[in-house]
Amino acid sequence: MSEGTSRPTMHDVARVAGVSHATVSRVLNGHTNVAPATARAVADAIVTTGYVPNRAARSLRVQSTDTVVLVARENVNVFYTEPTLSPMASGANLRLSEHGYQMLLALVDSPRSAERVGSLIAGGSFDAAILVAMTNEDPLVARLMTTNIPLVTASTPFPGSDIPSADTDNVGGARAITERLVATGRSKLVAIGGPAWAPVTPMRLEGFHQGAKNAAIGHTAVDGWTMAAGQRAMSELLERHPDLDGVVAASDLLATGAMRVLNEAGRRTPQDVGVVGFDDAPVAALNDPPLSTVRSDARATGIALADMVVAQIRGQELPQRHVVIPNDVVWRESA
Amino acid sequence: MSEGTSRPTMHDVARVAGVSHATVSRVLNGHTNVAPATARAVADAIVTTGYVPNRAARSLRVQSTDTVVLVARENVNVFYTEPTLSPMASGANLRLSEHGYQMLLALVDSPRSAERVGSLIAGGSFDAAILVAMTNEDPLVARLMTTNIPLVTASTPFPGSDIPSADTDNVGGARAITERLVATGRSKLVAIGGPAWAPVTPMRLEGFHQGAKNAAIGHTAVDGWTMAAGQRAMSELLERHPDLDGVVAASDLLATGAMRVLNEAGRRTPQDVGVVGFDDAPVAALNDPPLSTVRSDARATGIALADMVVAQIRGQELPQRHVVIPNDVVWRESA
DNA sequence: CTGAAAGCGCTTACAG
DNA sequence: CTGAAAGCGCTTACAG
Repeated sequence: MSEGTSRPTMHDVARVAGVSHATVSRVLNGHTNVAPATARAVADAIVTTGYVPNRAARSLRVQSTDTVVLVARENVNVFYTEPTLSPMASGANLRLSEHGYQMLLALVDSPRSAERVGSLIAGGSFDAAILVAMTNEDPLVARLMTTNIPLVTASTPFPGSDIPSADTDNVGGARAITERLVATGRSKLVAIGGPAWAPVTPMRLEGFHQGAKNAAIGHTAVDGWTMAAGQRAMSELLERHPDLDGVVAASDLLATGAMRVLNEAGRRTPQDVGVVGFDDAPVAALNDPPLSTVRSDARATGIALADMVVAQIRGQELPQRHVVIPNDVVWRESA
Repeated sequence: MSEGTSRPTMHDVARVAGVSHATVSRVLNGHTNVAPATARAVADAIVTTGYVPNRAARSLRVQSTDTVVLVARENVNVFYTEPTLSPMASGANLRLSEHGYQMLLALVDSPRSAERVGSLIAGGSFDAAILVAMTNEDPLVARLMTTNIPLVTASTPFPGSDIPSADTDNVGGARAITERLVATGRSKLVAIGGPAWAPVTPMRLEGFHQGAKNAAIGHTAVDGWTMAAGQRAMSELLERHPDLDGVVAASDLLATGAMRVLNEAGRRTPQDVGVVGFDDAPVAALNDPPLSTVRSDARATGIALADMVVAQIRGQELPQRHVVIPNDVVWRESA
């Protein structure tokens, strides 16, 4: 069929069907006012030529791509250290698909790729962008805000910016699980916060303090969402507060690291120290003992983000500019 | 600056700089034969207008997008149940970026999205596609093979197809770790293979048999890369072969499930039964006891895939059409 | 060194 | 119901 080289265009289809290319375009786009016989001839010609519409040409003409990009800062194991990213992407992909859009995930791993992704977005390669796991002061976010393509974010990258957002209830979730920990009789609680650059860090810490009240005896930050960071934080906290009896970690992997250190230090979980995490990542249930945590419904967050972004593309008013997704405490054996 | 609506085009820049839009295009594309003063005027005009080139227009003209798509079949926790996907994407992204391409990840979660992704690719939205975690008989792969955009795959989706590929040494890795298990004195080995639809399944099983020889007493397949599947498989195997003393699982998560069941059945690891996995996923080291496994360098695989796809885009001859990435046995405490 | 012109492959008023 | 024409925003020979 093909010459091994250039693909067939609308003109080729038109020639085979014996009509003008405008007519081919009409049947392709499902216009009603086309004679049935003509439509059939065109459909046949499309099959015999193996024609597929050129996306760039269509985009240039209609000024849209039917595509939404999800942008995330990446490191080698993003999807492991940021356990919410995978279900969030999955949820967004699902809902976007239902609305007729294809989601494309862009991983930003260097200033150069930030530059490239920024040019793609600003250059109209996507109809909208969902921003995830970005830092508080990401230059890419700043650049995108100067453009007028629809933006939406998981959490709030720029405090005070008006980018619509959806996020799990960080404050409420941290408060609820901390209260539960207090209710089990723990009275000397420490918190392992997330990295300072993560927008959720202050929120989860705030929830911790709301729930712990006087039982809070200290907290520390980490430099990343890794188990090693959780281990370092726990060692430090243990040294500063040898009498602690409860740990509230800002993520399950941090909590896992904390339990390791506690165990090596001879403190049993949950007998001597109660430990709780956040996210209900797959690793939570695998822990020994299984980790009590906050089940944040990242998939629901992804779905909400997709709905918000689609509404913006369509120029609709958003019912809420900042959606908070409720979550539940999952109480297992670690506390 | 902007009217809140349409973005500036090359003509706007040209007007501000007092030149023709052809000249703007020349400085934008770094052509040498442009007068320094002209170049400066254009650069200034670009800044003051906030101009960003329209990607669709450029793509239509130059017939390329500087973009490569990585396509993966998805389920809610792909990145957890397929632990190689994340580092593989990371490696591909890194190398593609060095070559000047942006990687975009497309998650296929339904026939509809397969259709959509197929149309995007066939419609020229990307310069090439990397196929990952596809089943042996994916209709999307079949469709893409009829197109002539460069394709590359992690593992071989169509046995006998000539899509270039890169993959970890599945046979060799499984053989090596099985031999090691035998060397520790185990003589009644069973294997938990992967899902039947996964291309790696027969390879890892083959390696198991090569390494186990007469020590192989049975094996079973699973229906997915999940811990639950590993648990079911282990229960079945334990019933059929109560005297087994070694388990070779096709992935770390399957091995984790197997250890759970063994533990519940009163068989200690490694004292009574030695267990080994594959991939060296993050979960491997977290296990209790830490899991012996094969460290498959998924990042290196991603880098190789990127190199191969770029070579094809450039029309270069591939040094090898099927690259095998070596891996190492990581011996920990589970066997 | 620079401009006018053609054309990449589509869609969509505008006539008829 | 259908065709001829314009134009989306670029790049690149072709002249000069």
